[in-house]
Amino acid sequence: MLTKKQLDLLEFIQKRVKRDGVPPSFDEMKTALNLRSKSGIHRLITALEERGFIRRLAHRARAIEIVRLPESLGGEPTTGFVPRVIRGDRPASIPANADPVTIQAVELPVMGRIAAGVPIEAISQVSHQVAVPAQMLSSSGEHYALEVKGDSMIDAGINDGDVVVIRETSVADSGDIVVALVKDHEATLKRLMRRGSAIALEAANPAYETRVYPQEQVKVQGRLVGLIRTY
Amino acid sequence: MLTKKQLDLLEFIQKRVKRDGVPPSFDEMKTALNLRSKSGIHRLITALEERGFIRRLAHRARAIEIVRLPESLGGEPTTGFVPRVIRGDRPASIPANADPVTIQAVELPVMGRIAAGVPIEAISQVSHQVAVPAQMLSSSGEHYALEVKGDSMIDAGINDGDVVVIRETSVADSGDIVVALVKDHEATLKRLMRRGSAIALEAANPAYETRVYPQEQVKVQGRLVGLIRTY
DNA sequence: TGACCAATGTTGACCAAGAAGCAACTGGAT
DNA sequence: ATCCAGTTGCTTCTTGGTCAACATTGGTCA
Repeated sequence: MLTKKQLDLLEFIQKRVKRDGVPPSFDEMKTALNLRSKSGIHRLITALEERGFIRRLAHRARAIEIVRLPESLGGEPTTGFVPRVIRGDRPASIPANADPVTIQAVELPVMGRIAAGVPIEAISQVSHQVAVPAQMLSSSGEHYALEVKGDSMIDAGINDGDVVVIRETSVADSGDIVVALVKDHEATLKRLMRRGSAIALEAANPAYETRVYPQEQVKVQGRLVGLIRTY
Repeated sequence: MLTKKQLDLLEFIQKRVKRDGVPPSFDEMKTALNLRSKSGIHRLITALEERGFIRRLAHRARAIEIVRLPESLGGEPTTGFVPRVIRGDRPASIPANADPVTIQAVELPVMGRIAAGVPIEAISQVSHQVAVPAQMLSSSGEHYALEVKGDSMIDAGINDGDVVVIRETSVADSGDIVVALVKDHEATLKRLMRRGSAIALEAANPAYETRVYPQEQVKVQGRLVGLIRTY
């Protein structure tokens, strides 16, 4: 699947991530492979992405993540699968030899529906499972999915009926779209904005008002990391 | 299942991958099988792919991956059903009888980017792969993915950078969002509306004008069936 | 026996991809 | 505003994959 150069580069990236926890920059890779120009690295990276070994964020520094490894580097034999979080009330493990083909995806439980003002109970039980591309998930962390109800986020391109993928976390930056638990009462999907010591939860729809709460009343339960829509 | 030659080739590829970590090139295979021409290899490779033993990216150097082995080479006896093949190259269909513990997903090739007025060449080569939930696909039909460029469909909740899943078809109802080829020139993602014998292609953004064409100038190439967004 | 087909072998032309280098450009971060 | 990382265009050379055309061999079947 990979040419020698591509394999070399992948191997180097892997070592670096293991050693430093941070992927190398283009310049570092250039040096490691004894090249005189970064553009060669760029091409190799593109090839690796195309072949599904890494995923990356374009135009971002060191935004490379290894998604899978070829067998020769100790990756699962192709009958395997990159095990990732599978939560919910299902057996935690992924069938080891599930499939002759590697599929870069994970099943997540859909925990219910969410909107402005949905009772928290709604996000407590699994209604069904969805498969999501592995690239969507962080390599660590727990994820789950919710079905969006209502149009409160349409201006952010989140429609009624969409399935959103949430990474569980209690921290969020201003501007992130989060699942927030307000006054231990209701869970909503909103854009979180910090206003001094208060927190504003903005809908992405002029028809809904932004509501501002003191910090203690808002608990972040997760951050939006992906969206899946079926027509 | 396999002819002698096909088996020989498969065996050779396997050895090489094991030894070098890199699949052999056509030339190397040619030499190994004592042929004087690469085209014989080409045929054998095609046959192996057809039979589901290897997976490959067309037109890419050494882009071969062994998916399974016949029993004679130590492969597991296949459990009976046909592989839930997920070919990098436009999966033909969703496996009908997929194993219940298997991930319900399929890898689709992302064929490029699409927007208002993108040259058709853009949708011709694989840039990378995405996994999409099987629920999103029709049980029959070919699917592929495109990355959306631009904001011409924002009011339909389709943002810049989203990946749209397209089912290949040449028919569409009024109101469907389709990939349309206009005057054999440009491929665009638009909402198709029939106006008598003419066809209107509407953007979902007031900033873009609806354009109306005679039927002959618009060819539907596929219909939007899903959307995947990663934040 | 002859028609036919599948698998294979071969040639040669053709073009695309891989690899490398240099330089200019862009976009974030500080 | 400057630095750094990544992106892109362009050139050159090498390697690698595709395809049409034609030939050979061995089986199947009327």
